[in-house]
Amino acid sequence: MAATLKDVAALAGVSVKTVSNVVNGYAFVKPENRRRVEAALEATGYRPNLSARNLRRGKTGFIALVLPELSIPYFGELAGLVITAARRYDWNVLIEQTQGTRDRERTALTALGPHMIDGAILSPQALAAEDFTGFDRGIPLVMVGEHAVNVPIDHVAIDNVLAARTAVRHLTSLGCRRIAAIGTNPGRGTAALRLEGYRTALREAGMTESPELIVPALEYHRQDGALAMRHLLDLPEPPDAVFCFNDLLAIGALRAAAERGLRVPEDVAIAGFDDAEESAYSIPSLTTIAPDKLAIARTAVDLIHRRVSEDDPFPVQDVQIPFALEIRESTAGRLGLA
Amino acid sequence: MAATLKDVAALAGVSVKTVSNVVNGYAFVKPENRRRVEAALEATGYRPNLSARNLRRGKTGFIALVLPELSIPYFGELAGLVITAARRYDWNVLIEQTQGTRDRERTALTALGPHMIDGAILSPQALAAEDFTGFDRGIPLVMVGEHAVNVPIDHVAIDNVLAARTAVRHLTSLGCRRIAAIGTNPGRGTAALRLEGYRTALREAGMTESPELIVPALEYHRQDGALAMRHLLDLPEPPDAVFCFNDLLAIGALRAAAERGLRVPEDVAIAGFDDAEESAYSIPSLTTIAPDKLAIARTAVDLIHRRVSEDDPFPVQDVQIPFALEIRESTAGRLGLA
DNA sequence: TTGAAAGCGCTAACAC
DNA sequence: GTGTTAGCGCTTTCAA
Repeated sequence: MAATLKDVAALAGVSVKTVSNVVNGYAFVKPENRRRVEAALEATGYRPNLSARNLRRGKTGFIALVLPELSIPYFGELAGLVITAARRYDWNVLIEQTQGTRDRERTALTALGPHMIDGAILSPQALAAEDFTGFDRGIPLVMVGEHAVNVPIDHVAIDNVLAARTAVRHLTSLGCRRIAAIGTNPGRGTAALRLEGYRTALREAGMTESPELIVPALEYHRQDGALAMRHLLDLPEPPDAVFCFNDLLAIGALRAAAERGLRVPEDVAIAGFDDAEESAYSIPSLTTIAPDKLAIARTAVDLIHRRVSEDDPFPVQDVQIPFALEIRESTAGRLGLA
Repeated sequence: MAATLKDVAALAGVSVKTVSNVVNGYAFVKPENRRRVEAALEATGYRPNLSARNLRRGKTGFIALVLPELSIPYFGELAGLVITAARRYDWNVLIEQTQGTRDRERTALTALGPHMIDGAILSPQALAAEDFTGFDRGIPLVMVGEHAVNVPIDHVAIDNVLAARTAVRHLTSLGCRRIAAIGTNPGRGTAALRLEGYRTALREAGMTESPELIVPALEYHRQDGALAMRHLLDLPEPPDAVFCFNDLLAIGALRAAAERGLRVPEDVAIAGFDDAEESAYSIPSLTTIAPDKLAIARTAVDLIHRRVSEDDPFPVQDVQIPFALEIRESTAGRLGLA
């Protein structure tokens, strides 16, 4: 069986307190004792029992990461970064998948509590402000991406309006005159923000908005993008550019364009949002908004850590993370010159 | 503060034992008491403290999933399925990323122990048999994919030789005469198996192997595939088909072919392995070996559960999971007919 | 600087 | 059926 503190103490001929002090890096231990404890630690291969430690400390050593689905590239990438960031604080990350349904998001919020986790990072998709009201988990929460407005919860995200505006301005600057948008969705706050950015960019270019060019997407998967794009291409006057609210939609759009024998970007330019790794390798490669995902992950984890460890609470944070417009073949390049 | 069993017991006017019985679904509780306990449970919003429960039970309620990187689509997809499968047993999944380095895989193996997890699912990349010798974790381990031979550890995977052979036979049946392979790698057992399948299929088609058509890949990322493919296309006599040892390599190969202005599959057919979701949407879509990932995840989790819960140990298992050859545009189809 | 001992919340053996 | 209680392994007062 695994060695306990007691075993180590017996072997080293000291009390458990001394062993505990050594294990926890307490400075004032007689060198002689320290040596012996370390030897005993080594000999027994001691590992602290986390359940016991956490029970005693009143902490769990875990944070939760609540997201729609790990198989979605953006979330897979983000999860990997969060896990790495959490290791700085010796936290383990519990991943909860909600498929983006409000019901499961609410459940995750309720079921997870102080008894299981020290804090949670939430990437909600459908959660509304009501779901938070009168709701005290007793543990810090930070929302990433989507932002439930009017709820005093820490939030980390890029400036969605500006990012969308930047992407669409890129399209207008290329000379595109009929720019569509794919991805509006009543349930998603970011969809509204991206739409706003799209509209602003059109206005700035002196273009008027055509309602038929704004296409909703229920989910943000590749097939939804393909579907929406086919719809756009069936229009009497199809678009010469499409701004998709995420990369998966854009990948689907790329495919729909190819099916119709259209060249991208010559016949229709396509831009995405998220900078999934696959977007650099699609054919053509995809112009996209690249959020600093590493910064998102680190900031979210750090924020939880500050809330957990600081005694005097600080104001609710709304942190803006930088992003970049990644220009690739689907709008401006030519295959092979990437 | 969160309510404890004691609080609930006091409120219900019964002992903690009775409350514990109700919480744990013990059948023989007087209906009257059960009702009162349930009311008290509801009123206090009681949630069991897992640290305490696990400490007492000598279990942790966690299993580890050790894999190279969540941002690799195959692993992101697998992780999602494992998490879902683990919920059947009320297990939470701890994900450990190793970047596929032997060092970090070994560390994960050593650092994780009975004090933290009840079992582990391992998707090793570089681990050698030596790393396991004389190594008793005291917790069940199951390897997924790669198999360290000569180590008595449960293993779940598809028949790699047969799968590779099936893919390459598909290429020979299409009339390809000069079939390359991308992905050999001395550190990976599956690479050797897939190479063996490749060779068998060539032999069965009466073709002789050309050493210059077998290209190694250090990593299995998109860029490694592109690199290897460029190398192949620079050959005096380039291949008319390429079998890549995973989909990411194939995606990279697709791109390298496009850069040279080659048509796929007309000029060169390309097949992959893994059936990453993006492979159905690449242009052209990718013919690939599709392992039953859901079965892999479920089988691995079930196996750990059996080892944890059964008292009399059963023999080491080597479970074969079914796979399918997914024929798409990159070998046989034409864009738009998918 | 170190030891003894209490107790975190829970389960289960034992008594009734 | 239900109550009492010992301890799971750890941290942390409190004394020494």
